[in-house]
Amino acid sequence: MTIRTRFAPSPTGNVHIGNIRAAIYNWLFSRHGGGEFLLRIEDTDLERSTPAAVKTVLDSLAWLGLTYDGEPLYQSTQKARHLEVAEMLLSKGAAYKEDKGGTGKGECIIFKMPGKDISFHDEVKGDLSKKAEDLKDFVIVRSDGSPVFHLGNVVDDITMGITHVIRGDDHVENTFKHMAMYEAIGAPAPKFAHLPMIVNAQGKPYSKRDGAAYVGEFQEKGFLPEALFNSLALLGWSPGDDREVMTREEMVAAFTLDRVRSAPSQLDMTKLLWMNGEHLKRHGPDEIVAGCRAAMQRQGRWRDGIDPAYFRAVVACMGERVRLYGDVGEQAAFFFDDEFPYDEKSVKKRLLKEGAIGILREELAALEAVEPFTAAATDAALHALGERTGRQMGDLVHPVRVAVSGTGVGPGLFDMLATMGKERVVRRIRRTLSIYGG
RNA sequence: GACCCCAUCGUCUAGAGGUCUAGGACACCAGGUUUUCAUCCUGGUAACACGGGUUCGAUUCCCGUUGGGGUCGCCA
Repeated sequence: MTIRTRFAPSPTGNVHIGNIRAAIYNWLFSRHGGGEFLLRIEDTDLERSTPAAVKTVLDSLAWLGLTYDGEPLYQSTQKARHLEVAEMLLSKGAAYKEDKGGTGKGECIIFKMPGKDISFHDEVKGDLSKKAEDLKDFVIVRSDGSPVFHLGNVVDDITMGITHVIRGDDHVENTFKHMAMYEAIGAPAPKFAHLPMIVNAQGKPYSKRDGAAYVGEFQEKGFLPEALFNSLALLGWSPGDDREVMTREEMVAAFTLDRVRSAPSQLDMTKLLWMNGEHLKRHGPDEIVAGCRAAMQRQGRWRDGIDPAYFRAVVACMGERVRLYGDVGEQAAFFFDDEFPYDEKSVKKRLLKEGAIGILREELAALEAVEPFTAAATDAALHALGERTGRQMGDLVHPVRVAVSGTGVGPGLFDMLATMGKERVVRRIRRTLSIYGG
């Protein structure tokens, strides 16, 4: 039997990382086994399941490269089938009608638990069982005639021929109900695997207030999809050796359900950032430039006047300091704006220091004479100035750095100067001198 | 509360009775490289929740305790 898994989100406008991790595991598992990965949109809540919400799901899957087979099945189209099964259950005596709780809203259809203990083998948690007295009958069709989650979920999985249901831990209790339904319907039950939750530092389910919790947020921040994919895959699963930074293909090859842990785990942003940097190293300059530009546009920092060649040079100059696409916009904004702000501490430490302004004037003169304005040439010019005046390089480098960037941290000074070009450097040093030169 | 599940460094994990003086990664600390920061290199700190068993021998198996989580809807 070929493996067939599915991802069955209910579109709410956001795709939670716990949810997408389930999708990743389903995808990895089916691809590893040469099977299929299907998509079902559980859009029965018409209020929330707007086209935009559905698009969010589709976009998140596409961004992460979670390709699905065939067309997505929209659960709302299956209502007749669900009700048909409910009627069948009714006629079999496996379900009954009742005005539950005497609401007066009319009768709903309730599934009757078989009155026996139910157990199943979970592919990650092992054998699970529940006593008959702990299992209660439950509604499968509301009094308004609409099918409830349990009914739709089970019927659709049967319709789609799902062989493995890999889902969140919060569904284990449901699985006992679902097992009973498969039996009553007379369909073979799929295998189940329940994934531990992603929790926060307090051990509670990871939510928006713990940081980015939705796929879209990671995308906006400029994370690489393969880095998020890799990190999420490693949250609860490991290949068994010491590999961590892996490609999609490597993960597909190594993925098995028996290597999935059953204990909840925390998402460590710092490690995610590191992971992102590792994956970034595998990208070519063109991709990185494009990614950084897109991030700057999202940040609202991009301006049409920015010269593409200059932008490219800046990204190259930032080099491995870029761990996130958004870093260029946040840490290298001064490259693009001559009116950059000055960091007070750096100014105090480097420019307002005894003699610093005088040094800066000498440096300006020296730099103006450099031609061509390369990193090596500016380096040589300042070295020469240092030797001539008996000053340490540190005393020469820092004032210039602050004068052209406003901050004390950044790429190597000479690379930075060469990237900016003589004209810009001179202009900036003059501006600084006019502000702090007295 | 009832039922179910979980428990190795701060975090993610390896470990499926002796190979464990418990390995790796991130983070952290120290040193080196460097004009700053980052990178990079070297080294270091740091864990089997507790108590009983089983066994010649338990991180590994069993039971209990403690702690944590999940579920108890005409939500999904």
